Amino acid sequence: MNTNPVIVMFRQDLRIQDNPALNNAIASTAPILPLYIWSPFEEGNWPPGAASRWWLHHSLESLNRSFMDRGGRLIVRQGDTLSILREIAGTINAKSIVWNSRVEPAGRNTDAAIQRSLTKEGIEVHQFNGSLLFDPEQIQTASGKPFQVFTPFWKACMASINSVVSTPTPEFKLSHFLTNDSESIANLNLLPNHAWTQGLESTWHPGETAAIANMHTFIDNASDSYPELRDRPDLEGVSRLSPHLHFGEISPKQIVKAAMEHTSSSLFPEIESPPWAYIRQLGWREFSQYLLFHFPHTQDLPLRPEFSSFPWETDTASMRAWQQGKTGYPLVDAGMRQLWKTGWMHNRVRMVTASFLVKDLLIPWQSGAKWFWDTLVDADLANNTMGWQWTAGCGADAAPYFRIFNPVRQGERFDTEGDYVRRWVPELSGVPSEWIQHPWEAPLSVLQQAGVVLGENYPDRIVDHNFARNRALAALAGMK
DNA sequence: TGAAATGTTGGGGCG
DNA sequence: ACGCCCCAACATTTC
Repeated sequence: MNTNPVIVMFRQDLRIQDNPALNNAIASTAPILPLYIWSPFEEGNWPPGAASRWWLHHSLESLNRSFMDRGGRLIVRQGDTLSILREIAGTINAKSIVWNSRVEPAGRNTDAAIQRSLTKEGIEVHQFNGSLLFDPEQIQTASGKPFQVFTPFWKACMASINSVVSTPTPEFKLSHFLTNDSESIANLNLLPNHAWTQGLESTWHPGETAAIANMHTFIDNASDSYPELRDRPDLEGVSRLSPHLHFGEISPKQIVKAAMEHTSSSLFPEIESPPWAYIRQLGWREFSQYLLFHFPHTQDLPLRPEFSSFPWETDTASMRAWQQGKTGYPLVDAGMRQLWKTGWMHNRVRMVTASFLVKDLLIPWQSGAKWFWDTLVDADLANNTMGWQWTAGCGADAAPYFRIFNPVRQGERFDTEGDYVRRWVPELSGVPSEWIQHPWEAPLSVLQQAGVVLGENYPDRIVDHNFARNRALAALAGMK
């Protein structure tokens, strides 16, 4: 029996359950050292943003509690990953290190280099897939190339969806501290020192326990109505599991398993009806991870190279109005303020606000991606990249160049009574539903009654959508 | 996972 | 009874 300890390195897999690297270590029966290394400088252009760091702090606390319950603790360090692994392996005489792999280009390069070095030095390294339903290299077109269109990609995935298995983690103990050389999580300085996080604290519960509870609450209570409600930012129709998924507090395999076991109809409980519409959205997540794996440059550059020559604007005043939710378009402003207050935005509204930045203001999608990166608690390089490139029209399976969201029309369709706007743009809360998505067209008496003075307590529109739409169409058509 | 412009159809009002 | 207009509803095309 091998008594040399094994190091389990955690990154975006901050959970105990269905954790392939951890399961492998448990199965080896060797003593386990759970380790987290904070090394943002190894993330290239995309070190975690402020909202993400806030979440990470609490998620690490949660993971540490899980290990303390099992008689040990999470060892936390910061610095150069390879040096720290070398040092700890030397100290505790570990001959084996395991972790779950990532799709982020910088992370993958770092991991590959670390694996090469450690292997040369006589330390066994194993990487596992802990964050995806399918290995990105296994899904390909008939000609052996990566898919670039969602529907055929997802069809290929669904052909083997029944082979997706989530593996519960057996009970285990950390019998003793192999080393006590750990920093405190607080020392990582992940929390910002201003009051901005109050909204995050009242909205979210990071950590594996909450992730699993939220998953069951959603699947049991809301997944049946998901197809009807998923586009409604004014209602509680979506799972809000994205930050849990990003940090790996729960795996997509666990969600698929729970969804497949869900029996939807109380009238016909014998009929199993998995919530396919919801599982399909996990498919979009899977697709984004797959795309970043196969096209790593898309984190910074358009997948379709002709977009490199697009005549983007650099209007800092417009950018600032967008960030602050002061564009004069109620749905756009509501979304941007929800983002700032809670670190999250409904996906329908992400599309609308992104389309507004890219197509109405002609600001580069990368600028929007950076803002989302810093403010979203679910900031995920693959999801963020795909979403922005999709909206801009320069990505895989992208919106055609002429597809431009009308923020008023979207508001009328998906925030039918204006309740979402009222919640996040309180200065418009007295405006009747008929006018709330386009208050500039409301009769003056209506605005007076609502206490709204455009240009004073709610901004005038920073651009006319009809004008902006035609400008974008001309610019985008001219590019071809 | 769009929206506007344009075309078509059919019912109702009305002279 | 008939023709005409209007317009809502739906379909098609265009950007």
